[in-house]
Amino acid sequence: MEYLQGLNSSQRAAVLQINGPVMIVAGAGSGKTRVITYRVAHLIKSDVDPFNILVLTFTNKAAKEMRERITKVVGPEAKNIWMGTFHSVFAKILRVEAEKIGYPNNFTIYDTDDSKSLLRAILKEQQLDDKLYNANFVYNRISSAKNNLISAAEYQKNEHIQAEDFSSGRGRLGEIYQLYTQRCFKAGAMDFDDLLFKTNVLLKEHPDVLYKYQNKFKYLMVDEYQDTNFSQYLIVKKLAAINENICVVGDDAQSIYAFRGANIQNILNFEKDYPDLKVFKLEQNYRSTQNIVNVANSIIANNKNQLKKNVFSENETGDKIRVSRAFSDNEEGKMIAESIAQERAVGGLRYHDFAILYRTNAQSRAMEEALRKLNVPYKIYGGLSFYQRKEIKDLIAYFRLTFNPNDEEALKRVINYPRRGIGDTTVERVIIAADQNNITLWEVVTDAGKYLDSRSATAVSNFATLIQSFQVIAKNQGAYDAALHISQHSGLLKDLYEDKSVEGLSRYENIQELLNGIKEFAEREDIAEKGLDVFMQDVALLTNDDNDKNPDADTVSLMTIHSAKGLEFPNVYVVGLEENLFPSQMSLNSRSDLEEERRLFYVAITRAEKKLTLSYATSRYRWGTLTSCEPSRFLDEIDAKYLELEFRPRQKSVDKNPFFDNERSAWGQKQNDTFSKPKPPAAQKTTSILPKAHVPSPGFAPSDTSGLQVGMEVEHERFGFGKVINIEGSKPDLKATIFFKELGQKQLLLKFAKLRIVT
DNA sequence: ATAATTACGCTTTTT
DNA sequence: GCGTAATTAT
Repeated sequence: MEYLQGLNSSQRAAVLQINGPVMIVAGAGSGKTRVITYRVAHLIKSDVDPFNILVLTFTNKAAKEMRERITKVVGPEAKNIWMGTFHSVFAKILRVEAEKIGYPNNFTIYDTDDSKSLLRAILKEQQLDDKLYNANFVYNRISSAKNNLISAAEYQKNEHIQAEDFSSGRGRLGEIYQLYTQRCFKAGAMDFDDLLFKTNVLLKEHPDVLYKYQNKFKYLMVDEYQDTNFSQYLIVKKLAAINENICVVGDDAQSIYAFRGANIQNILNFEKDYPDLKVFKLEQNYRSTQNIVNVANSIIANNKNQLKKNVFSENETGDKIRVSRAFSDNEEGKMIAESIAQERAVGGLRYHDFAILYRTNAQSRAMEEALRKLNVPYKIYGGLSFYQRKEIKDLIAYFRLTFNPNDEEALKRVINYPRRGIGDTTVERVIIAADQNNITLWEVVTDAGKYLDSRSATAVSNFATLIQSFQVIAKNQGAYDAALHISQHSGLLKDLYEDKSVEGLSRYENIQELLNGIKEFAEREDIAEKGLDVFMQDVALLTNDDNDKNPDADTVSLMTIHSAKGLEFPNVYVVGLEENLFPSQMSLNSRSDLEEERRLFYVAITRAEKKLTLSYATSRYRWGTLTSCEPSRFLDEIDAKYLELEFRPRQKSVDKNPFFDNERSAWGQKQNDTFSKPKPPAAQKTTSILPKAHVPSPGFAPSDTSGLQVGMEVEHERFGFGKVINIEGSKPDLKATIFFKELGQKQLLLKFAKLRIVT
């Protein structure tokens, strides 16, 4: 039981309470993962069979990490725990039970792109206005219906929903939902939401199946419970109904996925479902300095709807939170890139210790450009995952079609890629023929002569023969050999090989990488069945994180705040703190949306261990046009005593500047201030007329600082005049301590600092 | 049937 | 400003 030693009293109490309903409210940085791993370890040490434990997470990464950590405590028995994402665990169960609800066991999983593409096809067939019936909108509508367990039939019967759709002029949404469901069924496909929806159907319609899994999973744990939707909530509730050994872990303050159907009420109301509930609160933050925790608390206190808790830190007080203002998005990037280079050299940190977090992906570009200019290595997380790349999806579509030829989306994707003379009109005719004869596309394709003119029929038949040959290969050969055969004989590898552009080369390499991945899979010793079909089973559920080429590289991390959840960095920059960006414009209509944005800000702040910088720009390019920005309301919500401003908000000399008025808030100018005076846009890039804390002398130019000596007087572009009081370090990383008249002592890296030697 | 051009649309996104 | 999707021209 030595693993109990490293826990504080509330953590230990939560670990030891293994029976009955338990809720662990885990503040940011409070050692949540430790508690979950040790609790599972403790279950096993208390003679619970690992086969009877189910642990549900939201990401593959979380599941993988947790299993590794549990293995360290309990050894190889950890392999037998059912642990994975909601989607992967229930996909696995559905593979076994699918036939009970009329699906084939080898059903395909449609990813979001497949779903939207199918919807686009349906909307086009129905000749609906693609503005009103936008595929994204329709997808979200259907998705949220499924997440709330509303079937297509119920959707059409529900008066409230119908009234809503009709009033927005989208009265046929229910019908589209129905068609979409039918088409998925016909294709033997489930979308992401179906994996949970159909699990609910299965457990509802087949009490024997429910009973079986209730007895299998005697102990349940759910991580990130604040992010569960109704569909997930009900599955968990049903599975736990007999034994009630359920433990949920979460932090309502970090609920940031409501827009995807997560229902924060699931955690807020958990007690109502289980009157005997034992609640444990983990309130000590081990991650961050007191200043950072205090700022986070002061922010989240503005939210009304939350569980009571008092997160505190006993770490050092730490630096104040730095707030910096830039004049444009590019300037913001430059400031941050310079700051990172500076802090790294001065503080002896690695690039690895820094993260730049933003609200929207579009903000990464300005950051990237600035980092590149200073040769700061960086890595962008999120964005397009490996499995979403076109070439990967193309090859996988061939695999999918091989195992499930009814897969309509896969068929449409590759029937004419690489080009084999089957154009849009032919595909159109195939779809019409399938529809008219109420058969699948594949049935038309395999009997093309009956439905198409002879020239198209030949091309289509050749394609059918090709896929059928793949089916034979896949049945008789191992995963790797089959995959290689398909990539060669489909013509895909050749097509990519012939593309000698940079992108073409990287696409070819990506295919090689996928094939390598399949080879690795086929060589694994812990799996008995190694066919390509087995590899394919959860490929749709895989994401980026298993594919990080060198996770140990020393790079600055760039990501959205959403993808930063669960991570931590010594030095964090949260950028773009502007109204309409963060909080997002879309969130300003409702209190609950705004509260979610605030929780997002809370998540951002609590990623930082030692040093936190918040920044905003007074103008930025959005959708290609320059717009001016106001500082975020969230900045006003922070008690000023925790802050250190990297600019002087109100200053007599600056106030005389005609570009300013005296009505400004402490945060800088109100809208249009920067542009109230007509001036050429190009002028934005020069430094002299911009409102800075220090206005450099006319003709300011950085001097060669190689001969800089202690005692010299210098002028800095931004910090003003100062005196060199120390120089240390060796050649390229020479750093000078300078006492600035206005700002006090600062350490600057000479290779970056723009200094003019005055005397 | 394919290449070239124009239009659009755009917050976040664990699966 | 940029990538994708739908149209239009060859």
